[in-house]
Amino acid sequence: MPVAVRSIRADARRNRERIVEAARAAFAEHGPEAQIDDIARRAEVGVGTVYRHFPTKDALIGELIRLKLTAIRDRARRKLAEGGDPGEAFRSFLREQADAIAKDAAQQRMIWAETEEAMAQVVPLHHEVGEAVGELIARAKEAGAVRPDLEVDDVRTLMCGLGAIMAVDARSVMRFDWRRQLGFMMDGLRPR
Amino acid sequence: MPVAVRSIRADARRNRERIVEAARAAFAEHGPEAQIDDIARRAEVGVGTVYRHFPTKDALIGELIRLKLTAIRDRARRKLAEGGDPGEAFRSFLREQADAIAKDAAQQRMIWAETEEAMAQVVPLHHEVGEAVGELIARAKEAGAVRPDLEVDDVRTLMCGLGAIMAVDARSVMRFDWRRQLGFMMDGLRPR
Amino acid sequence: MPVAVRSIRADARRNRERIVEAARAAFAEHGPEAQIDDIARRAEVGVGTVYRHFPTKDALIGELIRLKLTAIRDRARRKLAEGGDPGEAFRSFLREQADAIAKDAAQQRMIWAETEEAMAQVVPLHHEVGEAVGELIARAKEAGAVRPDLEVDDVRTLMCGLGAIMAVDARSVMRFDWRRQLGFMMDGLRPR
Amino acid sequence: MPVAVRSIRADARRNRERIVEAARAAFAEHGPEAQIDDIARRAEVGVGTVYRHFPTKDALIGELIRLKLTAIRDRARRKLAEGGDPGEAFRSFLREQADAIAKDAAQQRMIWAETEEAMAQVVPLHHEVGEAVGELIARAKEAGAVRPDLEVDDVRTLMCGLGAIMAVDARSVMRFDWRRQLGFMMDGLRPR
DNA sequence: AATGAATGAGGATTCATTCAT
DNA sequence: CATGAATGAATCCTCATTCAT
Repeated sequence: MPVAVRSIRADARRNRERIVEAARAAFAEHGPEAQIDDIARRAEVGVGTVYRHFPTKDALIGELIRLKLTAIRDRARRKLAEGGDPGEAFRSFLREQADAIAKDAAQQRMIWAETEEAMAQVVPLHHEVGEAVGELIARAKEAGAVRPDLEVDDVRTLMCGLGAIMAVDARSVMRFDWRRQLGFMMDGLRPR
Repeated sequence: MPVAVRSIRADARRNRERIVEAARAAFAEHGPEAQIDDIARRAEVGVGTVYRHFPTKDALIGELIRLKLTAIRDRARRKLAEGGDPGEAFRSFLREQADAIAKDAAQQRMIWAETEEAMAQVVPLHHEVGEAVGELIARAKEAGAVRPDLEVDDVRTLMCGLGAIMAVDARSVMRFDWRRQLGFMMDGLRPR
Repeated sequence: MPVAVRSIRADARRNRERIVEAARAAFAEHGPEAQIDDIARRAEVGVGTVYRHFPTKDALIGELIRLKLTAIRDRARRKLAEGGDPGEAFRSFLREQADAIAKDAAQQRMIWAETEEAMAQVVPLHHEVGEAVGELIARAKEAGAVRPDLEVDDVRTLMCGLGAIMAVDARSVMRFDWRRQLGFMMDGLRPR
Repeated sequence: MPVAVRSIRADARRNRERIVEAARAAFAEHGPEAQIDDIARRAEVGVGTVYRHFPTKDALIGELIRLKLTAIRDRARRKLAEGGDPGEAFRSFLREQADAIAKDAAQQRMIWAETEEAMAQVVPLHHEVGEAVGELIARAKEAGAVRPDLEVDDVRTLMCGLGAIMAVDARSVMRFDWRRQLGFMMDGLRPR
């Protein structure tokens, strides 16, 4: 009876998705302080349901990180697959990734919720991201489109800083223009 | 009588300083989660004394921000007063400021504790920082040492991002090299 | 058709038995805090199935008590049926019963899970136990093997205390030697 | 200003005593499940105050155990100091101790709340109890008033069993007569 | 009948802030 | 002025029980 099995799963999966979506919204709004009860309320499920799907707050955060990393990896792979000018591929990856972060407040603040425990869940994904972005960089270097000393971790660092800037801007305690900042950085990454 | 009054004031001032120092240490260690009780313990005073000097946690945070901004303003003014090559003045200001942040974990994490209430206390100081740094930038532009579209807020943004990077690095969930990042940025700020 | 019906019933009965066995294990390990989810897991059935057989936790506990009382009653009846020296029959009943409790951690801790609701289910059994043990005592008294003022409830009380001692010993917060204690008690039950 | 110091302490001490008394009542009524919130309510203090005096539930339980052991030790020492017939000293100690337990439902149920953590707090007291009761036994043995193989732990075990019996009786799921039981035990502890 | 997902009241603990001494 | 005890709302998590599939 695959139908029965599936229908149960469909229900549970829908809840799971709602929870993840609610968590994203809650973390976007409150940062690491986001409360499980609030997430449950937003998802319109009981707290118990949240805990059934994610045994601890950290596990839920881990899932959000997983989704974030998956998106980054996929974006990088897409750029690799599309081919075209390697410099433009790299630069548009940066731009699009920055845009994606800008649209997702949760992602901006997620880094502050990251714990060793949550990160441990995503070690393999982390490597995959590193590989894809590394290849993007390698090609751009070969084409002379970026400085030869650029490394994967520099991009990670860049994105982290950008996310932090957006997050602070969003909290509206200070006005920061991340687009200008990204522009300067991209200029800084040019060869010479 | 005046002696007694003075000695009391001296005592109070000393307490105030101890509290601020303790707060810095506590925020350095725990970030925005730092607890008033912990700060009082570190300062070796009662919680009540902390609250006498700073009516809310936010007010205490405000004081830390004030100290931070004062230091930035003074550094910028010093650079202005020293004169010399405007490009080098600007660049060494950036470098020294980054170093200062790197040495002060509390400062790195402070931005996340900033609230509108805490920021409201330091509006005038903020302007002073803007003026001093603005002048530094203006002179550097005039000398052709930085791109002509650079603005004060870009430097603020840069420093914020840098602080965030250092803080994440310090939390050891990820390794980020802020010196390389600053290098790229400074390259990006060059004219052309 | 009857085959199908039977096979379903056989299935259900087997489930019921597994649940009871799992409950015994769980209560043995965790005492009254044992959780229904854990019992279901041990029995390899869903929680719903546990609730189908036992509408509340109390009902399940009631069943365990029932089994315990049934065993006591049967042991007493066996001793009565075996005949032989009445004093030895009584004493060996005590010894064997104590051994049985010692071997069954669930039984030791069960008394703490007993509620009026759970006990209400087993009133008749309770009487049967009383009758059988009462007869054992009566015969022993007649033979002059136990003090004439001994009552059924004294034996119940004795067993309860012994079980409690074993349970505390098993929780390893204190070391208690129930065998010595039983020895003293049996000496205390002698006539004169 | 010892007055000021004392007056603060007097206040706090009074609260502490109220909390302990409330805890005793709560554990008497609900056993290990007693809730801190309920204890706070009974003591007419906020939950935070309970936690200020006892950092965990275990610590509070530890205090109750400490009081219990202190009382036992003092009772035993008093008997030793009073001198008189050693057999009567020992027997009256048992009787009085049993009476004390009977009057304190919290004490009856306390043993079930004992954790290794809570017990660790009272190791020295435990030894003191052992010494005092050991001496009581030694004198009684010398006078030929108790069986020569009796040990301190046997008395501990006896008291534990008695407490358990009283507790079950108090929960009214079963009627147990601890006085009769104690009588049998005391007969069993006689020499020969 | 069986399953296991969902529920949500309840319980231990924390921490900014107040207030009696 | 200083102290630190007291407060209690807030937060994470558990678990007996219900219910849709």
